[in-house]
Amino acid sequence: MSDVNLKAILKTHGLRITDCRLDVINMFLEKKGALSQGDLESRFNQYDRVTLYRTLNSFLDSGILHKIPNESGTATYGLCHDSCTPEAHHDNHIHFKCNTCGQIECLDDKKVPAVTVPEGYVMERVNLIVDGVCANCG
Amino acid sequence: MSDVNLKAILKTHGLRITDCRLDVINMFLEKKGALSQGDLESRFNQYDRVTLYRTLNSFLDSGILHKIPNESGTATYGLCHDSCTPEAHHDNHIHFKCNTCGQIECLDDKKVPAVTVPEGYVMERVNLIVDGVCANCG
DNA sequence: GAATTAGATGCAATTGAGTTGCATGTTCTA
DNA sequence: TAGAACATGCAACTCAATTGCATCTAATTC
Repeated sequence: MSDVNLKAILKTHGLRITDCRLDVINMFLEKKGALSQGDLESRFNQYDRVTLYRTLNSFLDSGILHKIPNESGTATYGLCHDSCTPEAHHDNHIHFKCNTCGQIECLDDKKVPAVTVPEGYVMERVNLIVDGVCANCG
Repeated sequence: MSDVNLKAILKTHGLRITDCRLDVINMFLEKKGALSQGDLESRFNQYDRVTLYRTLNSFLDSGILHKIPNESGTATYGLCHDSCTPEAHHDNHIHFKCNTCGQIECLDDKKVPAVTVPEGYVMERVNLIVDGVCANCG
């Protein structure tokens, strides 16, 4: 994505424009999938690991990224859709986790089926994680 | 659950009968929800924290428990249904996580709707996590 | 455009979850 | 009931993530 557009994303989310943020958000846009702090650290050795953690957290707080639930103990993040705000993440993603290569993909074109919760419960967000073998590994 | 039945669960899963395992599995049966190592540690201070970790892992390996994906970085576990084996967890749970009290419940009577994955993908397991406010906190 | 200031970064130290090695203790089998 | 296999406790360790603090930089104001 062009540099101008990357900056616009930061601006509309109330964040200052810095090299680290531009690089990180660009990597998410290129990847079209989930990334962890470790992935960023491997690619951007010019930034301190703490800076990358803080970058991810600022993106999380401002609604640029969302956290993807997983079983591994390492946080992974995916890009939010335009409709997200810091208060509410509207995109009810389907995520696919490959048990062979470990990659997590966002299946944006797959819709999450309707789900209901029992009486007395309030549903805020639905996370659907499918695991198995991805097209590359199968 | 009676002591005899607890022991039967361990036996059928090929595990030795120990006090720690009986206490832990009983807590899961009483709770009917998800637990973490920390939950066990708070309740059973007679067991070492490492022992509780190893107990959870042996239950995971033998198919008594499954890990519930979450965003917190702390592993949480839930009881498997009878149909589970160490190799394949068949119970496609709906889990509900309350954002107020933090508890994770297994909504066993709610079925996970049918999900499809794109061409070339192999689906092994489906995890559906709904978050919001539970009946106690609402 | 330079001064100001709130916010961002880097580094060191710290927390917390989870694991590993090893000696000792306990369960199960024969 | 003796032996082997496994479970436990303790200490040390790894790894992900956070915090404090000094320094630096982006945005604002004049």
